Amino acid sequence: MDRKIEEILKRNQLSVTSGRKKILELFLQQEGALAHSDIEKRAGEKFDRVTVYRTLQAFLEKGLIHSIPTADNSIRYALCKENCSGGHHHDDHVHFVCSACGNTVCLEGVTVPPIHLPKGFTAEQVEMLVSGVCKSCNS
Amino acid sequence: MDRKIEEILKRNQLSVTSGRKKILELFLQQEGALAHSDIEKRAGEKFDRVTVYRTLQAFLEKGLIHSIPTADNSIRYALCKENCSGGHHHDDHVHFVCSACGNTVCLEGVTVPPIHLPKGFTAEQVEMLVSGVCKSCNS
DNA sequence: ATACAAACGCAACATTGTTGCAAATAATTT
DNA sequence: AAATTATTTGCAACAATGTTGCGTTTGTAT
Ligand SMILES: [Mn+2]
Ligand SMILES: [Mn+2]
Ligand SMILES: [Zn+2]
Ligand SMILES: [Zn+2]
Repeated sequence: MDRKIEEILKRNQLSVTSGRKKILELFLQQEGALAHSDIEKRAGEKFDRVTVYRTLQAFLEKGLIHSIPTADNSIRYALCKENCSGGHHHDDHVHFVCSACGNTVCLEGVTVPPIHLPKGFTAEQVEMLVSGVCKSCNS
Repeated sequence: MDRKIEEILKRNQLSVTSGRKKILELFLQQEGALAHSDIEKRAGEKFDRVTVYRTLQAFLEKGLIHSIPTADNSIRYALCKENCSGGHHHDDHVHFVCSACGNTVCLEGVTVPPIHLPKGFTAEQVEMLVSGVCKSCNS
């Protein structure tokens, strides 16, 4: 596990430090997305808030994670499963926020449908965010 | 104009005050969505920050405006064109953020396509956010 | 005009995000 | 392995954003 984490960091040209290892570990353990505040809490008092910000920033830039816009003004982050590197993300999947448990998950299997824009508009990126009740809360 | 504004407020069971009139006026003048900070700036020094928060809250609850999630952690608000009342919003249209001018607009004509979720998930609301270059920035 | 209810401004506070810099740590070279 | 170099970290100080309680002001209804 520790080996795997170091390997991921190196593959993404990130020097391996204890902070980055810890945060990456949280993402690997976690099914679903994490907000900045989640990470701060779960990482314990061990790391400075600023370090968390900078680590997420670095992970984002290297394409290790992607951000998920939410309606409550708190961006969530999730590991990129696909080959997103160098800031070029191509995870065109739908994101789901459960109103019961609050979890946010990537629905890797559900791709964002093509959208037809009015004349004059050109699309660069499309985000689709579905809210509702998740699988485990429904059963 | 002033008459129209008062009429809208009354129709939504909101007592008409100078703050609410001013903020509603901003929304009516503005083509596109406004963030909290936009409103604070454009309303001048006349109104307290707290009042802006509470006014937006009230407008939201009455279904006068709806919120638009963005990727940069700053919710934007736009007038509801359709009949959204009592918090029941049914504006199933796509939102567009221009990466050139920064404007966010409601594409009233473009409806969010139906989405097929995995077994066990039930959808309550679907948000679709497209970023790219808008009409006026493209010409 | 009066009485009642609602909204406002202010203050005080909590949370969230940003920046510069010196010390600590990691990577690279000798 | 030790020294050099590059990067990351924690701290401090700050800015921006959001929340709450409360007395005063303003709007609404009688
Ligand atoms: Mn995702
Ligand atoms: Mn809209
Ligand atoms: Zn759930
Ligand atoms: Zn534009």
